[in-house]
Amino acid sequence: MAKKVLIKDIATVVGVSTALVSYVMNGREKEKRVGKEVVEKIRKAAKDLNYQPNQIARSLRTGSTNTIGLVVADISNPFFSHLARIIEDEANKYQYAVIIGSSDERNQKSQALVETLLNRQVDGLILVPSEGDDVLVKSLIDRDIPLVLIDRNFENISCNFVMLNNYKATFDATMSLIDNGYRKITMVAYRSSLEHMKSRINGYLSAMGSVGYTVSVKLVEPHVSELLHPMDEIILNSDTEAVLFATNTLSIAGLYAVSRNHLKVPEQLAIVGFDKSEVYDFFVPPVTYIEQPLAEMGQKAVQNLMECINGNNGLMQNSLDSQFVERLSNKKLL
Amino acid sequence: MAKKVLIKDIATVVGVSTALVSYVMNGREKEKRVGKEVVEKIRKAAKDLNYQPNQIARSLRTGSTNTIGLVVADISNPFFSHLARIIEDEANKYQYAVIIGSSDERNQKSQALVETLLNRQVDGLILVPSEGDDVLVKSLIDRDIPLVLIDRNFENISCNFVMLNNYKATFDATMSLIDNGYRKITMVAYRSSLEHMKSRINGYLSAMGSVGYTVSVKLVEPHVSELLHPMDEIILNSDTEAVLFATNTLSIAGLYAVSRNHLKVPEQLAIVGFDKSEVYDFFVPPVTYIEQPLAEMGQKAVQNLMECINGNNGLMQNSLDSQFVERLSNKKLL
DNA sequence: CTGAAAGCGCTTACAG
DNA sequence: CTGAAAGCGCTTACAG
Repeated sequence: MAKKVLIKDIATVVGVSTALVSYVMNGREKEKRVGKEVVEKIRKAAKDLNYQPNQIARSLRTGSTNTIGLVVADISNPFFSHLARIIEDEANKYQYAVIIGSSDERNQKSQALVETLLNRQVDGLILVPSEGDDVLVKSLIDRDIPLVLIDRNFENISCNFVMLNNYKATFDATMSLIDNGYRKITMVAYRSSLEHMKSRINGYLSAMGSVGYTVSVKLVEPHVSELLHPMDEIILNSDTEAVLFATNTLSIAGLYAVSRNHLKVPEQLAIVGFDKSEVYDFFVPPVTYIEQPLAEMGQKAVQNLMECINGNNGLMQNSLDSQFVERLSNKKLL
Repeated sequence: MAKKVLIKDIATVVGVSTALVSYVMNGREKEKRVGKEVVEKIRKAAKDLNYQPNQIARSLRTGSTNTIGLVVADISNPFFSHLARIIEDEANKYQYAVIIGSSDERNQKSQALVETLLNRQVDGLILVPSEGDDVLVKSLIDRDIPLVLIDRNFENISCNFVMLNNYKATFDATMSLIDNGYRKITMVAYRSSLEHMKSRINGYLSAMGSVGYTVSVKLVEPHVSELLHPMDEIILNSDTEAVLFATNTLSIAGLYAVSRNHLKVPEQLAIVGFDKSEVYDFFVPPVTYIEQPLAEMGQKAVQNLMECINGNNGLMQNSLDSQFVERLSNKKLL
């Protein structure tokens, strides 16, 4: 292994102290009034020797690693992988790297991941909390750790977050189904105490309530890899004219069930999906869906986290509006 | 911010030196023959004070960070996000964290990412190289940096890799189209000097050559966000009976074109896709595809990297076989 | 069995 | 304008 070039090597070559080299490497030569020729010599030597600063040593000294930790439910889920990509790009703009972990919606795992990340001295965290992570989030706030929740929050914890206006999203979607003449509308959601899920359900309930229709919420257990049976039951319920799904995974599982059971959409069953998916484009007919503003969410989360890392203690909470992308799966044919 | 508990604090509380605390925290109490009661006291104090070791300090001293860098083309591409998830899980088994970066198939970006990762002192790298990254890879090998290429390699560089047996994958797929009675088979690939792409094309060429059919390879420019026009042209070519795609992005772009132009599959055009995708399940008819053994690839890559990090200098090259998942899009109807 | 001390590679008051 | 030296929080020969 080629010997690592140290700041000391440059100092020796140029014939100055390591302090000056450090100043120049960090662009503080003006502030520290380092002599012009010295600056040039140091720059040249650094380049010639291909000096690469050891960030670990720097981090230990400065107390900041220029690294953020990102905990999502599952990086292989397209919703989270797209979000991760946006967060990566935005963080890079601030010279930050991203360490990613998947919690699998298990609070034990997210807790363990967060501890690992903190031991690695990440400067801040962007967290998609799992059920039961309120304890973790409280403890992070108590410890003054820069934190932004994304996609989800806890109603009774005052914490930075960036998330969808979930209530409005499903309220509007339900209303569109109602406007299109559907009465027997079922909402399919995960059984969860998490706010975002409850808000999505509440949006549906309010819309149904506003016109006095009977509500029907079907709750699917999370962590069940086999969604086939419950989904078939839900889809085949003769008392359902339209289904609104609460997440992308549920939507796609639902579409598999519809397809498996050869139901005609929207004649036999109208459908509104959640999140964007290529599957919605290929389904016959194209599926109407609730699209989240991923780019804005990811960018805002990073920006808020940076504020937080830089000492802004104000509460930053952003609720973003979804876009209702209307196609043919929710339209009663005349 | 609650004051961080240091190893020194525990030493003070228990009334021993920091050395003993360090030994116990690292499970070396047997080896170092630390007194039993002392061990207990240290353990208790560590727990009571909720001691969390500062990995940065540890890393600076030991020279290893227990972190690996993963550079993929784009983490939001399902192929890479699935791979990333597997790599994450496998790395965690070895107590390693993963820092991820997306290169966008640009060697400038992958170079910059790799430097950033090395400055952060990652113990090793798993890299999906871009065109032109042979220079980078050579330099990494020269610098003795633990490295495993994944998904792609360079023929003239002797480097660890884990990848698909690409030649066999497309040879077999092409043969299946030939066996099903197709003669005018087109392969759609990216214009690239990368081995994996050339092998995929060569597999096709060999199969076609073996039966003496005229070949037709359509090369699409990478980095072109707008695949619409070239894909429409390719798909609508009246001289094409069947199309074999070289990647998942090409496959899906192709399916959009097929769908946009209302071609009947496989009557008007037979199709074989690359990689797995939910889109293939919903397309009518279900699309036949070449599936890569993602789990094995990711696990093997991490295992090989660990060997490498632990000083195994032997060359580790794994070519894995794909699975041909046959459905209806490649079968001539009788 | 245990402690004092050096050192990982930086940054940064401090002194001149 | 520049240098000597302390210190970030660990680990680890070394000495006893």
